[in-house]
Parts: sequence; C-alpha cells; structure tokens
Amino acid sequence: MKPWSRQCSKRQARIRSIDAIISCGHESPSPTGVLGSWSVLRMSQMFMPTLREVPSEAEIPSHQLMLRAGMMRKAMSGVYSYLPLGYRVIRKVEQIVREEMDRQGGQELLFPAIQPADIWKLTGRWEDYGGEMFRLKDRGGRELCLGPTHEELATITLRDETRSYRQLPKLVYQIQTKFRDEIRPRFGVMRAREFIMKDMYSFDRDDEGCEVSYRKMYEAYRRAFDRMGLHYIVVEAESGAIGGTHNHEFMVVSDVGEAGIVFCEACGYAASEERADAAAVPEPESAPSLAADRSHARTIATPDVRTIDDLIGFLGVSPRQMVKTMVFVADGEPVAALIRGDRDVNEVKLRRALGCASLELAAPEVIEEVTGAPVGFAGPIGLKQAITIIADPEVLHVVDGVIGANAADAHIVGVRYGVDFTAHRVEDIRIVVAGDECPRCGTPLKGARGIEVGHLFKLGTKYSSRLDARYLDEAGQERSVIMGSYGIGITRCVAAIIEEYHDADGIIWPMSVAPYHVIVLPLNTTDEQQLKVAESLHSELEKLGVEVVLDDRDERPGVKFKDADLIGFPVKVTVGARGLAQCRVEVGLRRGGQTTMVGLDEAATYVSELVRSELALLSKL
RNA sequence: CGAGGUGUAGCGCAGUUUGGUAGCGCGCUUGGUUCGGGACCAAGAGGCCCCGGGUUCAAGUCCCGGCACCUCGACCA
Repeated sequence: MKPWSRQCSKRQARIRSIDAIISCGHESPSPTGVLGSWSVLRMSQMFMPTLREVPSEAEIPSHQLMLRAGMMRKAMSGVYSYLPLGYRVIRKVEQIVREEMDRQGGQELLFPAIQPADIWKLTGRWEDYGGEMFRLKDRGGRELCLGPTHEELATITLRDETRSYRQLPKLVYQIQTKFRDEIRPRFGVMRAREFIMKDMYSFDRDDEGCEVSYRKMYEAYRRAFDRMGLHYIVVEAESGAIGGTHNHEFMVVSDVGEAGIVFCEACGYAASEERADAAAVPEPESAPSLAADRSHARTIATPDVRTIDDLIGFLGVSPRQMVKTMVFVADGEPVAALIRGDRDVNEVKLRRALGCASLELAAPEVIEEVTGAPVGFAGPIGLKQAITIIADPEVLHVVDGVIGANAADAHIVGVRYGVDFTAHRVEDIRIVVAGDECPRCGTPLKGARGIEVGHLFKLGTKYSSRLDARYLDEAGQERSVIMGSYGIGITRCVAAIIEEYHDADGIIWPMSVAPYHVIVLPLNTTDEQQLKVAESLHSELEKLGVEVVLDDRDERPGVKFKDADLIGFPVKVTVGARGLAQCRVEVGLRRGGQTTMVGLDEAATYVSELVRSELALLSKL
C-alpha cells in the first residue's frame, strides 16, 4: 500500500490532463478488462438493496434506515440478517471496541453460543432468567440454552486454570452473538432477540484489583464510544438479573431511548430513573407541635372514586395532598407502601428496602382481604390485617391529606402523618423524575431518554463463590476470585449511531464507522470519459488506503445521489460532464453538505486528506 | 401474558361494509428517447389474496380454528 501511494503521488505532480489521470489509474490491470475486476467495488455488482419506501414495520429512524439502506433484513421478529453494508459497519464498531479492549490488556477469546444448563443451575440463573432464555435439549435429553450472556462459562473456564494469585488478574473478552427471548422485540436491532455483544470478564484477587479493572473498562468505554462519535452520559444504574454491587451504564441520549435517566447539570450526578436516589427530605416538625395540631380527620363518602384522578375531580384537591396506599406481595407476605399521590413507587427501591426476593403488586383479591374494601379505597388506618406499612419520606409532609378509608366508596380527609397514622418504616421508595432535587446538590434534575450501549458491573463473588472459582493468596489462604462483567451492545451501537447521525435523506456516518469512506459517482455511465475518470479516481483512492466504491450503475443521477445520501457515504465524488469540461470533479461532504470543485490531478489526494481529517476528528484522544 | 391492529406482486397500499373475472403507485424485464437530485413513451413479467376447515352455485370478501407480524402495557441488557 505505501509504495503504491508514493509512486502515485509523485506521478500526480505531472498530471495535467484527463488522459493522464486515466492512464495513472490503469497502471494495474484494467478494471474494465475481459475478466472484469473484483478489486473494484462496483455498485452494479454489490449486494446493497436499497428501499425507496419505508417498510411499515419500522418505527424509529435507525430501524427504517437500516432496512432502507440495505444494511439488514428481518428473518423473524427480533432476528436479522446483516447484509454486506450492515455487516461492514458492525465490523467497524467491533474493531474499535476490540482495539480499546486490547489497549487495556484485554485478551480476546470466543465462548460457545450454546451452553449446558448445569452451570446455570449452580448460580440459580436457570430459574432467575425465566422465559427470556432460549432453552433446548439435545438428542440425549440434556438441557441446554443459547447463551443470553456468559458469566457462568467465563467463570468456570478461568476457574479450571487458575490456582494462584500469581495468575491474577485476568481480563478476557469476546464478541459474540447473544440470545434473549425478549417479551417484545422492537425498534429493529435496538431490542432484538439475537444480537451481537462484546462482553468482558475481569478476574481479580481483591476489591482493589477489581476497582483497577473496572476503571480500565470505564476508560476503554469512553474511548470506544468517543471514537464512534457517540455522545453519552454515564449513569449509576440497577444491576438487573446479572447482579452485583456497583455498576454504571453508558447511555446515548436519544428520544427513542427506552430508559429514563435523570442528571444534574450542576454537579454531574446522573442515574437511571429506577436507580436515582431521592433528595433527602427534611425531618417534619417536632412532635410537640404535631401533637398540638389536633386531627381534623373525617370520613367522607366518595362513591366510585377509586383513582387519584377521580379524587382530584371529586374533591378538588391537589394530588400532592393525597397519600396512595399500594398493596404489594413481598415473598408471599402482603405489605403496604404509602406514597404521595403525585408520585410512583419504585419497585426496585421497595424490594431493596424490604430485602425481599420477589415483589409484585397484589391481586385484587389480596387487596380486598387486606383492606376489607374493594380496590381503590386502601389506606393506612384500619387495615383489616396487620401488615408492614412502609412510607416514603414525602408522605410525612402531607398536610390535610386524603387517604382511602378501607371501606367501599369512602375516603378520609384532613389527615396527617404522626397525628392520624404512622408507618412501621420510612424509606425512599419513590421514582425520581425530572424537576426533582438532585440528591447530591439540590439543583433541579434534568430528564432525558437514553439508549443503553454499555454496562459495567462489579460482580464481587456472586459467580466465583457458587462456581468455586478460588485461588491461593500469598499467605496460602484460599479466596474467591473477585469478578467484574462489562458489556457493549455492538449492534445496538450501530442503531444508536444512526439515531444520532441521520437526516431526512438518510444516514450520515461518522468516518470511523462508515461502511466505506467514499463513493465515486459518475453521473452518466454511457459517457465513456466520465466512467474512465471515475474508475481512475477509484483506483487512485484505493491505493491511498481509502475505502471507496464506484457507482457504475446505469441509473439517473438523481437515483444515485439519493442512494448515496441514504446509505450515508461520508464523502461523495461526483464526476459529471459539467465538471469535466473544466477538468474538475465535485467533492462533497455528507456531513454539512458542503461541496468543492477540485482539479482532476489533485482530486485523489484531496479526498484522501479529507477522509483523514474526518477520521482525526474522532480520534483526538 | 393482557389490550388493540395488520396479513393481497419485491416495497407501500386499495379492494372486505353489500360474495360474482385480482387492482393502483413505486420497483422489475424489453425496446426507444433521455442523463447534475428518485425521467418519459411503448410493450411486458410477476399473486396458494398468511394457513387449515366450514357456509355457498360462487369466498380476497362471510363463519370457526390456527400462525405470523406490528402497536400499547406489564417485564427486561
């Protein structure tokens, strides 16, 4: 590659005419020779079926564009075939991730996609994963699954070869197809049932070592997403089914994101909605003054008024005056959660507060049993059964409150916590929303939607203890390996990039992940001269290390322009009669749409410099 | 799993109410004219109307049962 480009650039100094540049391109065997040429990427021969119309199944831009630009086709719900163009982008993203993993000392390997059930049973996840896991049996009746993730396999693989602290730490990763039988696949590859993921696992001697690995991955993720051109925020998150103690999500801010996030512009706090802590609520007034505040509670008839909205209309009060009583069943035991009427219970927080494994909203029959009233009239006073009552701190500040009366068609008004009712425990159990105070600095939080493209977990010994991954430390003491798990959704990144980089005409690939850097576009392929110039430019660019395709199709110029914009080649070189009359071609940048007329003899170097400068924008690290 | 919707040519859709020869636009093929932002003329090809059963002289259309896909919800990386 290098010698070629040197030869060519020397020669370019001498080139003055169209014929000259054509001859330069023909230094290698003619691409139009009898045998044709496989080295020239000709659109006429490539498999990139673009769609003029929007497939009706696609709702969001990335899904529509991945289908329209010929990147993929659906095989079934949530499962896609990646066509050449789409697969090239996937490999670009993979390669960026691979390089950043390697930079941090990661070692790539490949686990099987198909896994035995027994290791999953040992960690309890054979049950925990539930219907989301694709399960199958072999002909011998052995239970297997298609890996939704690989913690178990990674753990036993390292375990079997690790005896001593001298063998730690280890960072291994793979780029694998994962299988998850999503309840509802949607948005193309954004939430698919089969998708490509990079997953890394760290194995350390102790928490300090794990912290080092974790930080390495944090850094690797920053670099990788920066190189893809993605803009993200890092949030504190819940750990879900993977479990563990501490974790962060890398979220690309996007209206189509499935996760709600809140963040503070003042202090940098950021968390998923389900994880975000509520700001501390100051203690309510002291007991004596409360005692002095005589109760004004009275029961009133509220026929068929069950919901907060109904109550607002019926009583003309603010939802902030109401106290919702929600009955849950925690590990089989009913509990009541009290929360202000304008708030929602965060079930993850409630589960943590109660320390229970399972938690679900109580069925209507249970509610009737507990409250003695139909659904919609539950309240903390006079519950039929003595169950645990847990209140959100905000409830303590409700004055002249409204609660259900635990009787059909009745509510109690004028109540106050500490005067008319109490709870066994007071804990933050509410979902934090935009506008709430930042738990760290008190500034109102901003809200956004986010696409989760990466997740970092500290796993502790969750897997190593259950799968016996131990080692001997310096003192000869046997200890469990401390693990971490780190995922990047490769295919989801591709969708996220498109969400961030598109316009009405199509995709606008950042140079680093574009399927090809440049498209050379002869406007009229029946014009011998245009075609020759285009072919020459194509081979010139290839010699300069530029990834370039030639749109040699016998199509109208409009069709070619539309396809080029749709597919999103960052640079477009238009070869038309108008320009050639002045020995020039037009070089256009998809991003921003600027175009420049460039002389034939300098076109190739101009374009390759443009490609390089665009690449540099993304790798200023 | 709950609620709703849609399955008709490669894509987007009409036709189903009121049963009677399978339609439109784009795309595709051939010929011609065109050629700087999804051209024009002419001639064509292409359909198990999702599948199975039923009613009827006759079913894309009506009835029953499946399946697939999409949307909202619950759930989840």
